[in-house]
Amino acid sequence: MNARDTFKQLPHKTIERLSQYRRALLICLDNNKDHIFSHEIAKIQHITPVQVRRDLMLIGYSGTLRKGYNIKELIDLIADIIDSEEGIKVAIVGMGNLGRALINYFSGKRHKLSIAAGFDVNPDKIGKTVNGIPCYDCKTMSQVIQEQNIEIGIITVPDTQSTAIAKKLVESGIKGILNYTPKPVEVPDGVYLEEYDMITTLEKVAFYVKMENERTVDVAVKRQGQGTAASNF
Amino acid sequence: MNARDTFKQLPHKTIERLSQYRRALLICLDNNKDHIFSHEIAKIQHITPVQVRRDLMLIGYSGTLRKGYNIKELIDLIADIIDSEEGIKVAIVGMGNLGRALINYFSGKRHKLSIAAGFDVNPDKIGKTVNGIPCYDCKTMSQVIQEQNIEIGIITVPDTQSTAIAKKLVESGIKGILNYTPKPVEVPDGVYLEEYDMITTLEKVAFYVKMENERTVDVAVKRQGQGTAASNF
DNA sequence: TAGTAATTGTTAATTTAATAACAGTGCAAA
DNA sequence: TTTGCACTGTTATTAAATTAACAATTACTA
Repeated sequence: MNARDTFKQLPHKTIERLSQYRRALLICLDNNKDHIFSHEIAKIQHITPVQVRRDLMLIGYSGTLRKGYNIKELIDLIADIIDSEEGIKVAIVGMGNLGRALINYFSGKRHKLSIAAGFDVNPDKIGKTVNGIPCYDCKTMSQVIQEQNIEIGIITVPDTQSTAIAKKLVESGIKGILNYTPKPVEVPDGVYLEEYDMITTLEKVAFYVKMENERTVDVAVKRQGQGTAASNF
Repeated sequence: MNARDTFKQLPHKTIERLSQYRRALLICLDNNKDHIFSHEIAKIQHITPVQVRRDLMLIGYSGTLRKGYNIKELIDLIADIIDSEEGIKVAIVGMGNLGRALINYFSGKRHKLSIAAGFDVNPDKIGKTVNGIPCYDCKTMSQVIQEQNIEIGIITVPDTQSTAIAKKLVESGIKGILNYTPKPVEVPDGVYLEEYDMITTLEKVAFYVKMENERTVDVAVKRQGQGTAASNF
């Protein structure tokens, strides 16, 4: 089995972390650092140093004892693994606030991943550019995607439209969809789908805040109880 | 152990799914459905029916054989578990595209979770409202958060500011932070932190698209090889 | 009424992910 | 030169999450 096949079997979580390591490493590089220890990376990412070393072991990268990992080398290796050599083009469907936020996030950023087009139905937006990215009419979606060989679509339309947009993206030959609407979409086999729902994330935070609040109250009550009991003596 | 304590020990993933189930269920309710089967929920969420039944088992909800789950009851039970009775207030720090996108996502939505304030440093934004949410000066953050008893902060500022904002939120007494900038922040024990990085998610999609592309090529090469071999006979 | 199909609820098994344990190594200080 | 410390790299263990297996129940059909 060659290196490329090994990478195919990397755990999903490792893939995510590699992307995050790279971002942290690029910042370190900007700060003229040339080596980094596993515990430094770990601190930034809120994980353990062992986790970091294990991930790097999986991709076959070795550091130097007592010196750590060479930042530049590691960045390049991560790029070899997660980036596509030829580059991959991305389209954003829905140039509302979220779509524009994503474009701004990406603009001026490195890597082999570029946002090539935006789509919208609003005539005020069609024909204009956002941060250099042209906005096309949704009606021309298939044509633009095929002509420009765009492989990934990000859905940032109102959730009433998400199903229809996903269908259209698939028909246009898209290979991967990232759906940011709270309504799940369906795709056929062979199209990679990732859904992310901001409301769920916020509700999760709220749940654990609630738990912490109740725990704090419980502890207080318990202390109170103990105190009372103790005062009986 | 009472019911509340049981809920504390629910798997993290189950918490996330409960939030998603609820959203799907609310849509079904709007469509005048009153019961739903585990396989129907599963289909919507791209998971297995067993997973759904297991989650519902964990929260102690029973359906009716051959009739499924009562949608209204289930929605109420999920609300009991994940919502805070008194409600929880949320602040958004950074009223750029992403901050405004989040406000629009939430506005008009149900539940005990409300966005109470936005913050920004831009004088053009301060004093205005977005979808009914007032935007305050970042300088008044601590005061507003304490006065209004806001417990959760969402960070949507440029990533150069994320560290400073997180610090300020913690100092203001916030209990949970949701960081949408690509730069991880630090919080002390007792503050729940959730980080979400859109770039990582997109890079992950790109990775699996790349893998699929390579697989397809491999299969084609293999077929080609087989064909040639066969033609030797 | 007996048989069959569809569905839930639960325990068991498996898979995936994270953590712990520890051997190995090189540098620095005694 | 030796001892101890601070790292890496790897295997072993544990924990979390998912999936499989299957008993139990009900409705429907012949």
